[in-house]
Amino acid sequence: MPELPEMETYRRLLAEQLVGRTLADVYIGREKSLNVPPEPFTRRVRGRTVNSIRRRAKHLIFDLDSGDHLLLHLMLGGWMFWGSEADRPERTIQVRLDTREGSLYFIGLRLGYLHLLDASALEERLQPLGPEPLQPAMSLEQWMNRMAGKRGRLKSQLVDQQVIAGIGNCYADEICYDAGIRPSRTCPSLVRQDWERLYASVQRVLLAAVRYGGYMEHPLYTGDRLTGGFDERCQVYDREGEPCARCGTAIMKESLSGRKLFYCPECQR
DNA sequence: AGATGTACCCGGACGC
DNA sequence: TGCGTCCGGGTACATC
Repeated sequence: MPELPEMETYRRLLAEQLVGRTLADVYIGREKSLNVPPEPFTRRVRGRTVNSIRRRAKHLIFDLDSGDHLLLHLMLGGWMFWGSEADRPERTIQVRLDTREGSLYFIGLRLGYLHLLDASALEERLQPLGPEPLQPAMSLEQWMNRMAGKRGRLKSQLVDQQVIAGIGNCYADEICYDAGIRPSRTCPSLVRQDWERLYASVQRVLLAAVRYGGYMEHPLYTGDRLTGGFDERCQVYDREGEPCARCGTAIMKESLSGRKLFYCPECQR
């Protein structure tokens, strides 16, 4: 569920808390969250300092001073908490990274994972991903080249991580609503003006979502006022039957390729 | 190439 | 309170 804006919010806030800190210890409650057995994982992580935290698509990358990297994907329902044992959520903890100043708790990792990779393995894992939608390199022309030649449904392309990286089920619907275009439209049916509007909406929606801290419901730490601020600003996602903010028509819910799909039947054509 | 189907995974919400 | 049941949904992969 966490998409680009949620992971970007985590990156911003965690960088303030964790960069420069030393990972004094590791707790592993669920071995399947890892890609190596607990013993070598602990040996390679314990005592390492976090040099930087980066985001790529829906992944976070913790760069360690050893040259190793921790690659995090929260998949569905995964989230994190930064704090102490006293104020942590009463939930099952899959992994915990301890520093002297606090611990980072990984919660709800079912299909999610925290993988320990060297530089070449990391590069290999990230290689198939499409471009970052908010990077300057994603110009209108690049967007046109990547999207306009496709043949499938618009939404299928928006959520395809190899076409463009970081957009998931919620933001695909929000972007299409912002652009006034139905997500179920096929790509060949869209004209250049539609693609230009979609390009602008990708930037507008994702930037706004990042600014307001994404839609995650759990604060990252006690007193976190940023995380989740975009939830109330979602216009269509999970709002079936509610009136469209622009025209008052009830938001529709459908299924497209096995995914939930929300749109305004009046504003989106 | 795109669409469809399925396995993966299990916490927690819900029902009785 | 307690126990059983079932859902969610990104990704990878097989198949048509």
